Amino acid sequence: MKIRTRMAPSPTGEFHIGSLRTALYDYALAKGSNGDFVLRVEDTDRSRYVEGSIERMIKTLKDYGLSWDEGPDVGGPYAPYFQSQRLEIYRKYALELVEKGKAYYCFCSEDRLNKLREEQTKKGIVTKYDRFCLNLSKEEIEKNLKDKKPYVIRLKVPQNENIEFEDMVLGKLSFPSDDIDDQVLIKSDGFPTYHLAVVVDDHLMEITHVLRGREWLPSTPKHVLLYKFFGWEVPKFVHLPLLREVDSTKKLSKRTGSVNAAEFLRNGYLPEAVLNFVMFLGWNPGTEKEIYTLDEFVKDFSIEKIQTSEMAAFDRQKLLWMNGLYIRNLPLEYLWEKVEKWSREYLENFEEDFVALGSDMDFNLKVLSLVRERMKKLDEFNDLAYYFYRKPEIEKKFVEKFSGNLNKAHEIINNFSKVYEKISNKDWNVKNLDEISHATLEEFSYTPKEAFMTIRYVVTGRESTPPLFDVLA
RNA sequence: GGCCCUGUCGUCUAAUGGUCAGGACACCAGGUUUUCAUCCUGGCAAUCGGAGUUCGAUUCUCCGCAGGGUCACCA
Repeated sequence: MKIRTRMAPSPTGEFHIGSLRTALYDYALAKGSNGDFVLRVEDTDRSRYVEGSIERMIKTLKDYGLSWDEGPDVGGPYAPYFQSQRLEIYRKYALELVEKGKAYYCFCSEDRLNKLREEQTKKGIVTKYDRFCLNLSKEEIEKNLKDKKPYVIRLKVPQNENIEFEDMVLGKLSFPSDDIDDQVLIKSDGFPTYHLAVVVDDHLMEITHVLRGREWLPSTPKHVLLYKFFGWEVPKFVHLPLLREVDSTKKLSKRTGSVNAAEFLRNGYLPEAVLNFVMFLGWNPGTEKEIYTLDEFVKDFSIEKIQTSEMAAFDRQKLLWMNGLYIRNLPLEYLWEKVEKWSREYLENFEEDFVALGSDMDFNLKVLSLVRERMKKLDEFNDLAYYFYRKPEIEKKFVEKFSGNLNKAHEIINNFSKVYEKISNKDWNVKNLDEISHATLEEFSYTPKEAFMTIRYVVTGRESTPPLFDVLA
């Protein structure tokens, strides 16, 4: 059977790096076997809806190089892919459950529910609905409905049963049904809850594998129950380790750094480096290979290799290292495109601030080849390459720093200038500069440090640069 | 608190009923070098505790301990 996976984000804010991870695994699982990857927007919570977040998310996903076969922007045979446009479908299935006696109307007020929960908490017992409305008569229900009393539809969870299912990562799992609440299926605003919508859509859209974070594990029994009541085949569940900070045992948090997938790009990370890093957040090939292109990952990814541990740590230090590695190893022209694209998109004032704007491409590439070894992120180019394009700021104290005093510095600069002036354009290259400079060094008995560091500084305005003669050339 | 899950170097992880328990990041040392960075070589360092099964357990079982997830008309 054809594998179909889906990524089901809700437009409630920014697109989390953990969601990127899930999308990546979904993508790899589907593409690894010629299957389909579906994007479905779970916008059933109107109160948390954030304008524009879907568009931003789609852009981010594309920036990272992921694509999907069906979704809100591309359509597909199971459209619509917005849950808010599928309300009648969920309603129909909820009512089917009511008819089968597997779900029931509930007219309890929020007030009563809160009080109930409070009491249960106080007593230290499991907080769950007390089934006050379970045995309402047909007449009562109809009267309430006629009176337009707000209601929800609840799942009737069977008592004293073990609900069993298999997770492809964790194996066979069993949950006592008595611990499971009579979950609301249809909210009083007519929208479905996640639990109903996800099951109905995954079934209708013929999703074969459900990949999601581990936080969903405790609600999976509810979903299994729904599949059973509808008489549908249960998909394969694949629960992924949660993400956490390295120095914390808690979930990933904004306080330590970005958690927003788009923000990493804005900060100068390469999409392929972030993607590579994210691949290993809960998966490992079991070999020593750790640099992966998307295509290679698609080939090697397998559910068996997903970690069973509770959480995978987000090691920002390692991400930075990996980004630097990509910057050093990417083809030069390609890296240049990345640098320029990044600058155009994220530099505050591109026209004014981008140092290489309008410069000769051969020159740009030469500069990039020199500074790339020092770059860990794309945003560092502008600063590292500054003096190749613009006149640097020079401070007196640094001019004299390496030779001991200003007079000596002037002498060094004059002596070398005279020598350099005699070199023709054709001979102006690293090899000649190296030879001539060292000869000059001996001629005047300068130490390498005092001469070369002084020249380095007055030419670049920096104490640390790529090798001096490369810079001069 | 109930339910469920997890426990390997400082960090992220790999592997196995018998291995010198492997790799990467970080760190340290050395080399290259006029600086910074890169690169190369080397080093450091781990199976939560206690029982049991077994010739042999880090691996399987149980208990303990620790950590995590979740208990909404949010997803």
